[in-house]
Amino acid sequence: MVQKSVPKRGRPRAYDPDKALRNARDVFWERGFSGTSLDDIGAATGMNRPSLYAAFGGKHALYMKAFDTYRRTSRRMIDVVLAPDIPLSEGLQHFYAEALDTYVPKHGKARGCFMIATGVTEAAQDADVRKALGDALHDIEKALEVRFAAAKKAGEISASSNPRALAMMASAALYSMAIQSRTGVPRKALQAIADAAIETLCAGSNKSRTRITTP
Amino acid sequence: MVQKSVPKRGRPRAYDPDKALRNARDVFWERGFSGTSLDDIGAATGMNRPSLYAAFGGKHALYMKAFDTYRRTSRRMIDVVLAPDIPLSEGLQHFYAEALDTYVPKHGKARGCFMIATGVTEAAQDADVRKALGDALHDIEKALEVRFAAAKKAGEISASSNPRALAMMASAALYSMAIQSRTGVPRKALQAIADAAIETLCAGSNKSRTRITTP
DNA sequence: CGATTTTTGTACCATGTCGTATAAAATCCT
DNA sequence: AGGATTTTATACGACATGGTACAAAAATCG
Repeated sequence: MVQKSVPKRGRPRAYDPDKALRNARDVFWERGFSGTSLDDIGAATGMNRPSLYAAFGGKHALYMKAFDTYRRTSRRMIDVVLAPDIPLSEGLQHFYAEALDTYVPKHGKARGCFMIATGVTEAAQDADVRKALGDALHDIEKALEVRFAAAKKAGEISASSNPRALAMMASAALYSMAIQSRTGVPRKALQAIADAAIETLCAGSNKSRTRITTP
Repeated sequence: MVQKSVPKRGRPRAYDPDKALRNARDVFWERGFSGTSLDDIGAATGMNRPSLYAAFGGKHALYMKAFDTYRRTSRRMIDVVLAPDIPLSEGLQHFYAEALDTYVPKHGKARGCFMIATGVTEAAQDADVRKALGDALHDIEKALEVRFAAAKKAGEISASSNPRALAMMASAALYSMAIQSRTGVPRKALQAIADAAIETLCAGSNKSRTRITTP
């Protein structure tokens, strides 16, 4: 996961870099970039300041690494649930179900989307964050557009439909869930957003009407 | 606007409370709550620390006042553009056009929605922000739902349409514009989101197809 | 074992931050 | 003018913050 390999000589690391990065990410996720101190991260990872520095290179670099990890994980999930051999509406149901589980974990408090919850605020002042967030959202929308275009070609949705517009709406619904989950809106109401999106965007395609929930 | 009146005696204020509140709001808007220091606010308002304190009562209280002001302004705008005597699709065009002008001012850099850009991050840790943001978003969605319900009753949209679902999608499009504007997405692409929403949600009602842009 | 290498842990520094104490300034009232 | 009242301006205090220096610790290699 993390490229830095363990050296042959010298004192061994007292931490697991991947685990530490996840824990640091969780702190940023909860408190935001500006709201998180290196002491918070030290406490969450069990690492002292110089180790944090050697491993990740300062607060900003650490945040960007956490951002990138989250982005990659999201991307992998999307590629799985939007595979073109899964029916469109079923794929979208999985898409939103996976997102919902991330935004409102079964155990633990609601946290929303890491990128939206922490990146949007910083984007105005931090060019790195602005670019990373912009690229990440663009990727999501593009993946949806590709899927809708395939669905159009396959006759899953109307031949007159506009894949780009549908992707915009589908991603918008995701962002709405990301935002509202963090305000304490209950799972059921968030699920209703997903349902509304699927109902609105897959008007024709009703090969699968079963509600998908994770076990 | 601000309830605190000028007293009859004593040294007169050197600042205009409403103007100061707007300037403070703009700093929070740009840097977020945690990313803003009282020195930043002092510089932006021209007020020194004790005056800020006396006028607004500390950083958090000042932020909440700014939030409330923004929320009220948004609410007024929404009530105007979604008045039931304006055709639905025209009203929505105004709705998104107004939002766009707020998110990407004609002069000055893109900033998105104050509530989403600054509130989502803090919502996880700050119960006041969480409630204010949740209430504000709920208000927006409710106003849209009421308008869609009226449109349904008036035959502007299909009798089988679901006003609540339509409101969810319409608000989601707004939030998407709010987020993406802050990542630097150009006006044209943001307008495309609005167009996609209107196209998707007002499928039947095409009394007005003219693009609305502010002068 | 002793030299080498890498990480750890403590302490530290310079700066930033929130909030307040206190005295001077500017107005009104009599 | 003189007292009363309110705001301003400076300064400050206690603490938090990001980042670093440095010696001790723990491993490998010869």
